[in-house]
Amino acid sequence: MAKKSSAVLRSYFDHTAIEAKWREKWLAVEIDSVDTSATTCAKDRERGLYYNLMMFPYPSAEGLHVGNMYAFTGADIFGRFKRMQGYNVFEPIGLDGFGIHSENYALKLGNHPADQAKISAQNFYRQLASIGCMFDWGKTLETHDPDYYRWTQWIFVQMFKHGLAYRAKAKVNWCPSCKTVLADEQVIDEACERCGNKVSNRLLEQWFFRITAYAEKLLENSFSLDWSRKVKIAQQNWIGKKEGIDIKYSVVDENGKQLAINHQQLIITCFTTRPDTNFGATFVVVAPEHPFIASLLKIKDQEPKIKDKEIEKYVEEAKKKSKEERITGGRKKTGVFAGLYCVNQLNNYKMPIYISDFVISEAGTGAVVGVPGHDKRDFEFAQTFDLPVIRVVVAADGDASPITNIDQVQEADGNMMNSGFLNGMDIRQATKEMMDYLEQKGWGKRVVTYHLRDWLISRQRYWGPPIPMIYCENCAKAGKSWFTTEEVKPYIESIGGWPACQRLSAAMAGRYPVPDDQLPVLLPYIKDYKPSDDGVAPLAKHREFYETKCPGCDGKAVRETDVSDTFLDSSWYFLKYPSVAVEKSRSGGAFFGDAKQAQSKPSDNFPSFSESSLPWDPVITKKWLPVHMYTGGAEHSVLHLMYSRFVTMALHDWGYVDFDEPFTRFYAHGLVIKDGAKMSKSKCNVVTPDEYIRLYGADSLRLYLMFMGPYDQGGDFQDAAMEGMYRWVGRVWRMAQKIIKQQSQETSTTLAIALQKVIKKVGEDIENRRYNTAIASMMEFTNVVADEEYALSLADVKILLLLLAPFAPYFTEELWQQVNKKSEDTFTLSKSIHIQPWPAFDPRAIVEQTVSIVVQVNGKVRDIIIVKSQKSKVKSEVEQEARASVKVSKYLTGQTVKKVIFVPGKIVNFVV
RNA sequence: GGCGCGGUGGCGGAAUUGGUAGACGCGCAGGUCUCAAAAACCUGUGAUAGACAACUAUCAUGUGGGUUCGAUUCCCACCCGCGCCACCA
Repeated sequence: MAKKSSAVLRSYFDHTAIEAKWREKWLAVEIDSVDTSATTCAKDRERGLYYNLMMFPYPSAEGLHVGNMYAFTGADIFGRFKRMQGYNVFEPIGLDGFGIHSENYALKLGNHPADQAKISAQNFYRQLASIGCMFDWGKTLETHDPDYYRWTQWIFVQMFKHGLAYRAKAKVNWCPSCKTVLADEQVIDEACERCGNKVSNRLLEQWFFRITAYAEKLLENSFSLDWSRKVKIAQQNWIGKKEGIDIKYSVVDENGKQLAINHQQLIITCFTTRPDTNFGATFVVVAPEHPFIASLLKIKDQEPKIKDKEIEKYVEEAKKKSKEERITGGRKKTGVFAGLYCVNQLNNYKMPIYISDFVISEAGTGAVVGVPGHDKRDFEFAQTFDLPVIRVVVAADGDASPITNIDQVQEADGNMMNSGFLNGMDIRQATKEMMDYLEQKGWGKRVVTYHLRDWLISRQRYWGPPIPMIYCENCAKAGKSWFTTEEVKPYIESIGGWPACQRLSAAMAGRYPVPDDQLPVLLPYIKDYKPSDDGVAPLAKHREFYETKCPGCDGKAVRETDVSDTFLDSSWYFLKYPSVAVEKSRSGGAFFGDAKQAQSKPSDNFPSFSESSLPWDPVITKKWLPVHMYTGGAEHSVLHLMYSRFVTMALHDWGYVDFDEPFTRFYAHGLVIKDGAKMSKSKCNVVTPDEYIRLYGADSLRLYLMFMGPYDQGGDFQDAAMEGMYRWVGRVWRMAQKIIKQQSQETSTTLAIALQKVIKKVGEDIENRRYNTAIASMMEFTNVVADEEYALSLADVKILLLLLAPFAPYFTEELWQQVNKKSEDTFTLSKSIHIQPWPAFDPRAIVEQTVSIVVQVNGKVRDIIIVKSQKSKVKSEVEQEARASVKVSKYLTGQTVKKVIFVPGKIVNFVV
């Protein structure tokens, strides 16, 4: 923490007063509020629209930390720059108030989450107002506001109606110490984020969103997105498209007898991306969860080799093991022989079938064919169970010897051997040939698989939007559901026709969405909101909440008592911002006023379109979306950013929006660390902006954060360096004061050139988010100003202030008014520095009279000569002057110059 | 293990269609001002060596090679750090 007393004593100007003053004045003239419903901004000239969005914070701590401020400042500088360039920039902010993070924080404090939400909102908004961003305070939103989550629930209902929401049994993360279910994002290295205890699995029936239906489109679109490269790659990897083949193997017993149940031949299907190695297959392994095991146990009486007790024991133990134990439990291969075999029809090899937990039921078909010569895991397994290893690929090194240790396992490129018709081919060609062959024979079928899984939406927690579904037992028994009602008709086509509808109805028997006119399902204010050790959601203990009428038969029915995942809340908030009604915030007072009632009913003055069928105004949405620029952390690559894309695509396919990608551009900022280490509470090195803002002002802190390093790489927060930035801000202040006092009208030639250069540099750097070098170039300029005895005109000081304004909005405004001798009492919008046009630079003014040319001998710098700029382009002139240099000539005398390399205006190099 | 990012002074970092390595800032040292300090301002500051006065040479961008008149930048091999994902077949 900044504790240096010197900083407290020293003060260049009263930043606290200045910042407070301008916050108030800007608010009074509504400088940052955008009338999203107007075609153009009413305030001044016609301008292009620019939706400059940043990821809203989730209030899960005392307040913002400096990392949040870093993110917001970098995005805000860009927005302010765009506004000065003439765009009508909309820069909203809100709170991602629902969710487990906020709930856990409330639990830690012992406060009710709804009460804590009000306290957090107030503090977060106070901080957000202080950091000098051009937030439109008329359009804030909070995800825990019923006006908002009404529509989160509506999206859930839409997912259900379109067949994209379904229920299934799934494993969830369970922390035995906190006695609560955890979201995946709360599990760090298989341990609970809060207490560090190892997480186990529980099998629960859950709601899922069928995001996998969009896997291909999510992948396909990703290639053309103007996003940070690493985020796109992370998404592509997460989607994990793989093209392979499902190979069917007949199951036989020891004697080669084909096995069947109810005259149905017993078959195991294995997925592989490497069918080329199939001649080297020596065993088959199925996951402990694989349905084959049930079949196996059914025929155990006919087949004495099936040791059912042993198998049951292994399966039971494997299922009990947590993911953690399965992976890191020595990573030793365990398993049990099933007593049966699969026939590899390529060579009629009888491959023994094993059951092992190294095979994951969710991956591929949950069964793999073991090729120990060319897969390390398979090799380990083969060693453990003493299974034969066959080499079928020989690498570039030509080693065709038997594979006897793990280092010899050949997974990389090579050529086929011991593989019949594939011999001699490289593995790529062999893969293709083998796939063709297997398909032709009818033994296999090419398939595409994805790593992406369906999105688990349910949370057995309190602080979220109740999932807006109703279950009716009577309807379920009668085979009725929402899909058997008249209401389904408009949706039939998008579901996939009547047969698909019937399937859905059977799977969702008794399920009805809460009718739209009954939304929101309000989250009741209950006392026993704590998660319980039985894994049952807190709402499930509240009869008055869950007892309801069935929308289908009017009989008794129950509500869903789980709430939805936080990421659903944030998957559509950007669609809402431009349509947030102005009246709402004026009455609510987004900051300095009271935080809104978290559990209030929808307000009466909610705009008219909200009573219609959409969460947003379609006209406004068409105008402002998709988001032009989105800034946020790369840690959301495969979470929020993927979910938002999915929800937007679904909304597009349902006809609610006319675009299928939410964010035209996405920029991933870096991470702020402190003194070389990641900020964390345990290390006690979390930097809170408040104290720094108090000591140095928001301007200095903004500048310092941006100066630490490239915006996409983050930086190391150092208190001492922060002080250095504060000193510079003081220098700029005094420089301006001095020039105002002098009323200078003249700028020196040197400074005039330097000014043009800095205009060019800062403009280009902001465009490329190179804020650190933009600031450095302004520092350089002020150094030159001092060297030139402040020979800078008032007009040129104003240009410097304009360049600095996006970085340091408060004190540049103050100085702007002083330079313009404007009385503050008559401050109007048009007088603000922040809506002045960005300064243009004059390329001709940069051309200098003389140029310095580097003179090298054999590539080593020997001298720097000053040449008139016209001459600097002419080889003979420069060469002549270079030879004249004493420093150079002493390296040339007695040598023969073989070659002279000349780069016009830059360098001349003598090769001797 | 896979994917991605990075490695430059005491520190944060500049500089890449190959062309003065170390901009800018911090820190440090010396000075001005002062009774003194703080603040502010000025000067110096990669390493080594030569009387190291500001002149000069050599070495320096993780390591080892290569291409080139010239490499932090391009190519090959390797080492280390960070982030994400991971028994995904």
